[in-house]
Amino acid sequence: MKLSGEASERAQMAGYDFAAIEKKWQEYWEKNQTFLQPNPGESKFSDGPKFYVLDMFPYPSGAGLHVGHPEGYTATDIIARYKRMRGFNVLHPMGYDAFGLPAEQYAVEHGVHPAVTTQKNIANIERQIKMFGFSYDWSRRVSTTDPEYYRWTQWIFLQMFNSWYDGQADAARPIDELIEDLHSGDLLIDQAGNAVPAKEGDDERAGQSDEPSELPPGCARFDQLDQADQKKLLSDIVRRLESRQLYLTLDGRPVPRPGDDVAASITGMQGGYISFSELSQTEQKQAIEDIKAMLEDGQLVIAPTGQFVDVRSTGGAAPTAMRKFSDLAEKEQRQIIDNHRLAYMAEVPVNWCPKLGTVLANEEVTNEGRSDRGDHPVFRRALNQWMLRITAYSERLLDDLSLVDWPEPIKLMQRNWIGRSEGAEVDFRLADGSDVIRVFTTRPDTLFGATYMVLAPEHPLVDRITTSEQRREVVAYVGAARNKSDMERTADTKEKTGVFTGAYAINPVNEKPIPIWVADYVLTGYGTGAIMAVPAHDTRDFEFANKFNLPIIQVVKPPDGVDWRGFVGDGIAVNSGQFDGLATDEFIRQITVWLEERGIGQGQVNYKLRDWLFSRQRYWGEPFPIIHCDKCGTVGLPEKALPVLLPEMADFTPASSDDPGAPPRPPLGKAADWLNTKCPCCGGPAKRELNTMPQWAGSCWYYLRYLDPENEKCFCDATAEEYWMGKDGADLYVGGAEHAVLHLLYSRFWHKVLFDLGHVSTPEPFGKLFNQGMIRSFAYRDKRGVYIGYGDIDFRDDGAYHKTTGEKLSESVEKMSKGLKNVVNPDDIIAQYGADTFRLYEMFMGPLDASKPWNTRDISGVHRFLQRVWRMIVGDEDQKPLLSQAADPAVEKELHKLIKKASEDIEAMKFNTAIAAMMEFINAVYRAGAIDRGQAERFVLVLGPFAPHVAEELWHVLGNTDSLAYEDWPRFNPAMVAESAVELPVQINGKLRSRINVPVSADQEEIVKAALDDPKIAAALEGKQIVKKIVVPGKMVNIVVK
RNA sequence: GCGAGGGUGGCGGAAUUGGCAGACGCGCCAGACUUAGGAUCUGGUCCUGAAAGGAUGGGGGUUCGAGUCCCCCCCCUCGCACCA
Repeated sequence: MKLSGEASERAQMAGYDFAAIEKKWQEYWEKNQTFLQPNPGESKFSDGPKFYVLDMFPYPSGAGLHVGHPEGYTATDIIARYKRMRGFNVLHPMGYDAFGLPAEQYAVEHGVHPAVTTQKNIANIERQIKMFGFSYDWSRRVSTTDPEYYRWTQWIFLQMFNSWYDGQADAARPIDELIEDLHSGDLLIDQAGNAVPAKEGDDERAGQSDEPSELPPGCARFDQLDQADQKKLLSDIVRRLESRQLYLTLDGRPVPRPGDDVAASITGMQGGYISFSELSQTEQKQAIEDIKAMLEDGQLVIAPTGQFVDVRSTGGAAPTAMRKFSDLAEKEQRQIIDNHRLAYMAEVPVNWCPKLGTVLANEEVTNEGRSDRGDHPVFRRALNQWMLRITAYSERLLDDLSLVDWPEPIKLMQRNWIGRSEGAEVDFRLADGSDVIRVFTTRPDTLFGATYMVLAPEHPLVDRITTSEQRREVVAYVGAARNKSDMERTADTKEKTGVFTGAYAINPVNEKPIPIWVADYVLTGYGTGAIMAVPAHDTRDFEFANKFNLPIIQVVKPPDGVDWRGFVGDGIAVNSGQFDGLATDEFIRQITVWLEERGIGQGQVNYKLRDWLFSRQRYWGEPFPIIHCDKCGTVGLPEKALPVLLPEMADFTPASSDDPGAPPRPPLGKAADWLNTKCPCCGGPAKRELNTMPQWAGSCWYYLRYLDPENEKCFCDATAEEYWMGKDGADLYVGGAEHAVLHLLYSRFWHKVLFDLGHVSTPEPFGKLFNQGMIRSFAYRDKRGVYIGYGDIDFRDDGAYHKTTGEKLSESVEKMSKGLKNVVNPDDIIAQYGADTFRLYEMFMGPLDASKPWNTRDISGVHRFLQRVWRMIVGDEDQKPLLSQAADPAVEKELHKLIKKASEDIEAMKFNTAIAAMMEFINAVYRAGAIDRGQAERFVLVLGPFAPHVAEELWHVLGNTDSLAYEDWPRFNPAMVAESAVELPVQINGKLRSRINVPVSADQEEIVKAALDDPKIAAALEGKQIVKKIVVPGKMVNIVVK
């Protein structure tokens, strides 16, 4: 056997020295910039198809990587390396999502600046990532905490601040265009403060003040009251304004307002409300004067309950009064515009954690209603916060799921999260005629079965309609509900609670009075915060009615044999007047029209999705590019003022408190030099926004910055964006399913905003998504249930035993966590076996999308495989290489089969079976005892994406001088793969009896003849009658006998 | 409770459209080479058995033929959780 000089020299050396090989090739790749991928237009760029393969952005935690992270990274790296060999330009970047609460909390606790901690963590995680030999283009690395990165995060925020959602165009548009349309009169302002297209006849109405209409039945005019009652009423109104039971509309009318943002946005009111307490003292005085005037001129009248009633909103008819924008005061104009922005401020109920001094996202709050970090109590509280109008995109976020190739469960989770439901809104008059209750229902066909109504405890009508006899009970119930967190309210889901208000409403389909209750099983945030209860056909209403002895009337006839009580499915209408006999879906169609004709209801679509609470009272996040000016209001900074840098601070600790009512004091408030600035509009003194953005912000668009990370003029150059994003966005996005909803939904939302505004060219960011499964590991417990670390365990024959006590331990598969003492550190594994073995093991464990247990004991299998590969080509002290001059035809055939299988499996992300095929090939070579150089080279190329270091080394041993990274992927010859003869199983009545060898070309008759001639078959058929002969070509023969 | 996914040897897992169940690896057994073997190479390894049989969570069905399709039940994982 003859080998090249280098190879024979190596053949003398000891075995597979992975540590040296891996160090050598990682240095080679870095020095030669092997994986630098130029952009179109750059000098070294060569034309070709593109492939953008993306990993989910890691958060550089202090704990570093665990063995779960590199699973996805290895998969994408195999794909990236494979696609390069297939001639693609491959974009394969990595970066860090480095803002966020953990780094800041650590920094606070240890007295180090979060930037320092973050830097250290990034250095560590990057060291770890580089150990695996991934082929990232490190020149594209980004970090969200880098001012040159967050400058563009701020820029995108400004894009949202400076645009609004145009329902007509069904797209975001620049806010300037809204202002233009408002000034020109193409858009008018409706009563809720929404900009709506002007229609025929609006012009006459617009700008007119409403004539005080006739007194509603039972009501009195203000001037009919005596002075004492007048005074009492006025002070009562003021009290309710101050306690936020009442708000002011933009034109100064006092209105009750549903408890939060959602009700407002869902019922079509875009938050056009002013909280009385936010007005200055003079403004408050003026507001009270205005209300007094409205009372005096009869716009507000007095209902029998003693409450005031706005005659304009009585009767439930949709308000039609339109106003011209140009008629409004400047302040009101500004408010209307601000309330249309995609990024807007609103007072919303939030998770407030006084100990951490910040609001928290729902996912940062545990099921027990405590903070994820630090386990501090969290309270529900209304605060004025930045919001992003993701709800405007509900329908598109839903529809465009059809454009992407994502796992069906992820799409389903997104659909559920958006939570679209179709139904109708129906108005129920109060029995005293003083107002209406609007409800949302998906089953308007069950209206005849509505025997009572329920208001959420926060519903604004509760206070107004409660009778004096019931007041004490209702006040107590509402108070108790308010003090409970959402968690507590839903925790005891078994028992329904509620109280009767004493008031009645009229069921509009049959004019029957039905009682109105208050109960916390009705949520403020969904629909209108009020329901019609149909106990016969709704499980919750059924439970409630049973508990409180409310009437239950059947209106749907279920299929035969099914009890109608509590039947929630579709059926045939009964007890429903003229609608009797209709099937559910037809009934819904007809009654919706019926309701619309009478002006008491209309078809309506509801979403569970809420607008995105976008501010945090923390230091370690992106500052908002926003200035607050007394004169000009909330002002977005001009682009040239970006980035707004985080101020250097000695004390970035947020104000911590045990008092849930204490005002939020964001840490940025302590940076006096920084927060006082000049208004970019008027040049007067102004203050900066003190909140920072939440952690999700930076990760919403990082995949775009990778495309052009150094660009100083733009978040991303259009040419680069168009080339890399192509038609469908990123070609492959791999990450854990824990980001199924939030990250992926938020990114899609930002992307769509950028798309609407013309900054990106695809409607969706991630064309294909793949979720890797979770890697868990074995955890061991002793009798007491105490977890025992691997170091204290003696593993022998039949189980795990405690090293010192000798006690047998129980084994279970768990998520890796410190507490369970089952964390496996990749550094240790790599030190012992090398990165190539690690990569191979993670891919060999099972299907990429399955969750599977880590078992260090199993690693030796793949490690042995690499040693066999090494010895096959290089040999070691004990064994000569199998490399020979003569090609073995059997090996050649196996090689073609391997190339075919590996190619198909990589494309399908079935890496475990691709590796199994490589093992089979090596086993075949050892059996044959020889492999020639050409065969060895092709094998090494196939191995390359999986175990790149050893593959590169062997590539060199075989006499090549360049990296194999851009070598052509080997091809297979289909003729070589095809077998000339096949062994077919022969069954009798489906039971395997024998096997026959036939040529592939054999036809059915020949196959049957061969089967019948087989001695075992012939014997088995003796005395039987053949009924049927079944031949599946290439698969099997089955003979059916009697 | 609702929705989704899954249950195959001692273990991780293979198995186009229904077509030889258990590829590949771990572990285990045997042999070879060895001063040695926790190295390496080769062979064996679902269960029971003499043969015949029996096996893919349990039960039923469709089919010449079912891990795969249909119905019922049990268990596990994930998501949502009073969403009207």
